Amino acid sequence: MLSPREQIIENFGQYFENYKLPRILGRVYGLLLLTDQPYLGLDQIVTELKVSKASVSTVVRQLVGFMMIEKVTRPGDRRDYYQVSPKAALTYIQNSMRGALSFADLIEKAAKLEDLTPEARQKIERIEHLYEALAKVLGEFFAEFEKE
Amino acid sequence: MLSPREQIIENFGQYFENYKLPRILGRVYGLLLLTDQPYLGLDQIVTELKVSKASVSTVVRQLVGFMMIEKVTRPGDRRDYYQVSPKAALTYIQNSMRGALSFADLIEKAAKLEDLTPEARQKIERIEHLYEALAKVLGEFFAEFEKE
DNA sequence: CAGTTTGTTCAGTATTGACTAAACGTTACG
DNA sequence: CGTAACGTTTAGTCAATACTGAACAAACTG
Repeated sequence: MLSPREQIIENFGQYFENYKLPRILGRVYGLLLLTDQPYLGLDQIVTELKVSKASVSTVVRQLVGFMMIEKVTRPGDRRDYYQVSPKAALTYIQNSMRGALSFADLIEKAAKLEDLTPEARQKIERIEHLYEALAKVLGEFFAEFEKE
Repeated sequence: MLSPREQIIENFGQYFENYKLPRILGRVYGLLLLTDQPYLGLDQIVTELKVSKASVSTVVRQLVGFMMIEKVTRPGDRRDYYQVSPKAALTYIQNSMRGALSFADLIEKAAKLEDLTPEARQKIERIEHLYEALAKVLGEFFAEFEKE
């Protein structure tokens, strides 16, 4: 039986799995979010999540790449530690929104096709405008939040 | 070599593949978006995309489920036709935003954990507020657009 | 320099799931 | 009825990839 905390960590794993990321990646993120400690070392993550060091090593690199967590080092300590930074969450949301908006690029490319019938063109342009409006709203939202 | 149109259809396939959906699903959506015809039958899709009828059958069902396309039937014609409706695009965007926001549910559940240290709690609540604000902005955006 | 600690890389395994061909069920029509 | 047209379901194949154990590289320690 899983503790509530473990269950939620598991849920984080499942969530990210839906977005084509390794389940362990989500679990590591969840663990770092829920931990009492300011940051965790690789071996702590390994024992806590009962996964291989190899997995944590690769997954942690991805998370840093996505700017969802940060690496923390300490003088006189060779080990690497990891934490979710407050800014990380904002970056993550921005990334996922950017992902959704990248659909707009596709639509735009489609709208540039030459041999479209007027009906098809109209259909596509409506979608184009919808995404433009959404991009505008989201842009304003992030501009607002980044100020803080 | 692919024609520009075929290339874009392929790009739609790749896009949806990133979101853990079958590539053929994206290609069918792209085809329906770019077609000259008002709607296409199953066999037309099969020959156009060079895929099996079985694939198109299952994928089209999913697309209808996601409300990204609509089934069209005609009296005296047993065949099923499919089209992307103008509203479909809005629904699709709403769905993908909902997906992103479902992350907020996880955060919320995490915030409800009892044995959190104040630091951890603060970290989580900041993310919670961020998502609340985002949900609000998106809600207003969709309310605006649905009026039209 | 040996030995230890830390993290990465690599090969192998196992699972998942996209896609297909073929069989099937259903409805129309002569 | 028999046959044809249409769509769904199912069993099977193949490719992608998450995860692991083990070998490895690099950095510190006595």
